[in-house]
Amino acid sequence: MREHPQGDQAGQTRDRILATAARLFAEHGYEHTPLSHVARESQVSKALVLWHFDSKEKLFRAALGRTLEPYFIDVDDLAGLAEGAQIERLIELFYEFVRDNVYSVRLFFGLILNGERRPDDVVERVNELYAIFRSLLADIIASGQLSGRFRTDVEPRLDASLILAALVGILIERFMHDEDQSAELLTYLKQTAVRRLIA
Amino acid sequence: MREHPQGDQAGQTRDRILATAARLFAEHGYEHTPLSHVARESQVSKALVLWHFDSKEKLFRAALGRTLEPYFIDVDDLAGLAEGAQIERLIELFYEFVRDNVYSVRLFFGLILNGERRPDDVVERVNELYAIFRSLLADIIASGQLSGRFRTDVEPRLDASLILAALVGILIERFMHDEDQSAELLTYLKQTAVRRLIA
DNA sequence: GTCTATATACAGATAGAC
DNA sequence: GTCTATCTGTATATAGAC
Repeated sequence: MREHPQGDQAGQTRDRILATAARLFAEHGYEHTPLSHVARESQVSKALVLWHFDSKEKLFRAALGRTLEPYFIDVDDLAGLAEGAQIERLIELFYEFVRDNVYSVRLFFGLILNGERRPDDVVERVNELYAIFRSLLADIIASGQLSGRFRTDVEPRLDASLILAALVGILIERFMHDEDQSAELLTYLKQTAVRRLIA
Repeated sequence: MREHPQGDQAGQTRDRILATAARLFAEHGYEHTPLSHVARESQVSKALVLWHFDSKEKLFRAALGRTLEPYFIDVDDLAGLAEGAQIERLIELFYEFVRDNVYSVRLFFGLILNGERRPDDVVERVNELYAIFRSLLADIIASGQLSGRFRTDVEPRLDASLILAALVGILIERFMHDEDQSAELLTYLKQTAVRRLIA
């Protein structure tokens, strides 16, 4: 169901606008992305952008949706690994994912921190992914406890939260100092997180 | 040394403007704080605001400076405690500090994440405080190793970084979900961080 | 669907009186 | 120092021709 009926060429132009907008919003943020730039880089007029999306706000929401598409975690990657290795791999996956999506991750953080303009559905989706990741970690820890490889005096849920918090903290630091000095710390996190679990 | 010479009443009005600006910038961010609001809430005209600070950008920098003033760590609080307790106390201090300065901390994060408008001096000052905190932690850990209370197979510098990262991650999560579910995690961090150091 | 031209609003900044 | 009035730029959004 679309707001505007479409002709035979499907929404080619509409899509081009959307892709451009997603890129520009991610690169420069909402406030610093005037419709004129979106229009110019999409090689259309401002009026057409608004004809397709009614308002800048709606364009923004539509673009956010597109930006969220690649957000998922590839669990297949973990098959056949021992619990310790699974945890290390998950940490790596999270890290790589953020590294490959710096722009949009930055955008989301900014969105949430700014307070204003919190598209509830988007925030919810991000929280959901966060929760999935944490559950995955917690499940692996619990499973390691059952198999006797991990010590049983740790709380899987809290440990998972702590690992995730450390991971987020490392990434934040990476945002602050542009140069990448975080690889060392990431390795240390992997070591520490797993070692403290070993029975 | 001031840009504008001052009369006998010192900079009363100037100060009121500055305080208002600091509050509004922290609450709503740079983009969503027009000079007209600063002027209205300071009960002066826009022109006067600009007469005192020349431009919005300069007003912003001045306000940031004021916001940074309460940023320090009270080391006296640690005297007489054992290393483990010192670490726990430092974690609490950091946490309480952020809790008591949510607005400005949020502002700084936003500032850094946004990419645009990175007042170098301010960012540098925040980094400095960050570094001080990390050094404090690292020194305590090293001292605990020397006194034989902590195990020697951990790297003080990296361990300090990891604790700090976890702390930051917890705070970020607190920003995302407004309700405070982070107390439990904080306690767990204190326990975990110290326990893994014990010889 | 796509354009040009225009309306409207509001921002930051200036001029000049007091 | 402080004001009112104004300039100037730029943003979103609309009108109407093609």
